[in-house]
Amino acid sequence: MEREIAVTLSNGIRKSIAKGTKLQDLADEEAVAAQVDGALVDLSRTIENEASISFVSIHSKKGLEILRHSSAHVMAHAVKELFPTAKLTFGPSTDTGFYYDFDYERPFTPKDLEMIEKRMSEIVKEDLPFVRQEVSKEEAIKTFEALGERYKVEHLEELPDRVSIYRQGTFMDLCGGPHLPSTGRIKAFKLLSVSGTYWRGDARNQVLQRIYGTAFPEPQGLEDYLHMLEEARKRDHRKLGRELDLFSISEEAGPGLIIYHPKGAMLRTILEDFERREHLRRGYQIVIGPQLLRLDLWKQSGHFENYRDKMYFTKVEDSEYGIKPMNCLSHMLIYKSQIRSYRDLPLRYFELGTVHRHEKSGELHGLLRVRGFTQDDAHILCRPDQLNDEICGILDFVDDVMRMFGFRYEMELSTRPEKSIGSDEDWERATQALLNALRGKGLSFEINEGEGAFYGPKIDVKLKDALGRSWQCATIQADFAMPERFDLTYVGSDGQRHRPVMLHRVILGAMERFIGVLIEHYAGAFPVWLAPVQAILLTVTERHIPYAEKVWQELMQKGIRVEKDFRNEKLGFKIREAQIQKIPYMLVVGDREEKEGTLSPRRRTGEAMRGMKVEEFINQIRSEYPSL
RNA sequence: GCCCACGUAGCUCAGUCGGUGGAGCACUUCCUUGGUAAGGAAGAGGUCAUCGGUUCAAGUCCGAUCGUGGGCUCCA
Repeated sequence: MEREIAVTLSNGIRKSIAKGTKLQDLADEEAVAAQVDGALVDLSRTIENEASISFVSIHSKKGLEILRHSSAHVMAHAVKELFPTAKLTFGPSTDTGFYYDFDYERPFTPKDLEMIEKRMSEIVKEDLPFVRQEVSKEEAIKTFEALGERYKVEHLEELPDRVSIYRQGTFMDLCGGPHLPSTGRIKAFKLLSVSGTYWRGDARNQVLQRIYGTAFPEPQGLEDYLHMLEEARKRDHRKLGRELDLFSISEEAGPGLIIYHPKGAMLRTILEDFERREHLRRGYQIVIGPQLLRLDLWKQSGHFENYRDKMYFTKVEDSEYGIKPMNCLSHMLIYKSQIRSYRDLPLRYFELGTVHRHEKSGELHGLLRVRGFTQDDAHILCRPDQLNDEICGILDFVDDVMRMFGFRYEMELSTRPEKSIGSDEDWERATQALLNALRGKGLSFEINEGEGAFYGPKIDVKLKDALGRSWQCATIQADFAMPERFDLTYVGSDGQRHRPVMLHRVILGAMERFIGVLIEHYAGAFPVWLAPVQAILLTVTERHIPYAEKVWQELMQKGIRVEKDFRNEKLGFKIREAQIQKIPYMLVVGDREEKEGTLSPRRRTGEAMRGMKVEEFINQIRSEYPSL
């Protein structure tokens, strides 16, 4: 007999409905799934008991995940039909789309992708319902064994006794769900690429073929995403780095090693000058350590034990040395060079420290992942009671700098990894210190279990560039272990020796990576204060060269980074070239300017300005410098 | 490091069935002296990544090595 039950909807309204009502019948058009008493379920579920219900919109983060996960199922469906011997493994959604890994005898080709995509469209058009079925584990194992899906069977062995299977048409997959009501809800999707991967991500396992795709609730979303990819390709720092003549990576010199050309070196110098100034303003002291330190020291620090794979070693007159992968050692030696009083602390040592790490060849990527890089590194040695203030100071520093470059950012707290040094108690204290600072400042963050450095937990700052992609740059690491290992002490007000705490931190991170991110963020059109070339002088004809030469000298003497293009070419041609070089100001010099003693600036935005005196132009440029 | 793809002039890219390698841009010279995104002409430029193999003959087919790209894994 039918019975009424009371449910609470997400808008707080209580409603009386018939027992056994399908969620589908309560949902609006945008809903793709529901949360019933917090549990995510399909819309095909019925309601049997009093519950609080909210619907998951296809436009929400969760809804988008469901759409994409269902798209992965549709892709697997198409693949199984076209390539019946392919074996299913996993197919989750990702931040930007979805993928599915298959075990197949050969890699999929772009042509295969086209075919799969076409078949997917048909499956979508057929509007097949996703049907959920709960079965016992034994039954599921039998089913998938019969289909020869050995990866599914392997996975099943780790699952609880009741599992769910989803079907659409003839396709079935082991899956927790939930899924869209039907395949027809997939309005826009595209397959993007294929690549190799391994069963369970382990290189010792079977090689799998991964197909990547993406899906959106509306065609416009897909179009925007593809447009973003195209934009990202145009902004690729490797492409712009060559076009703007900033840097190169030479096969002869070695992979992962950056060669800065004059403009790239200028850009880096500007950033480094900025960094020195800002650190001095904040009570840091600049220090410089050597590239090579004796192996014994790396053994003492634990680097040899925990970081050896990434280090380079060399021998000098029978002594073993390690090339530094981090800057902390010499900073600790500086600390140890005298007896420290509690009154001396905190000590903040800053170094633009160049380090070398052996990154695996497949991990290298332009400026973003290299083998030799320079960190804006600092080590702060302080008393335990100063720790919170110091961490907060760094968080403020990060915020100031990121704001200035126009980056938004997110934070993550990483905790103790398996391979690590130090006592449990110290790890607890260090982690707590970072947590307290984050909470004290009311900052939001996520937690990454087991992702910390080997000597301490860390706060990582992931900045988001103009295209919404995130990059790890700044990091703050609390370390009780190194001071212990090196027996760092200070004399307290009680006359006793005490152990200081060490903070490792970087703000921009690595200059190489940060410059790579900057190039993409600004699409190569750097703001005036950062632009390696701020202005270029363009003569209208050859007879203006003597005057232009005088102006050039003056601008250069006044510290403007100015180039000249006095070639025998038409003005339009020179403007075009300067434009492509993304130089902020083009300074036109012809009869008029010569007579008036001026120059006529044109911004790279296309805006032409009236004749200006040199002084006036310099003030114009200076007015565009940011203040911090 | 692993999987797959790729490597032709400084750059972007053609090069068919194995039969003595091309274009555009850039560069050099000449003509042109032109006011806000490409004036014209001529010239020069290559160990087809490297090494080896198959073949009468290899940019082209095969193998190895190096490098690059997309992923995996890892990270500043």
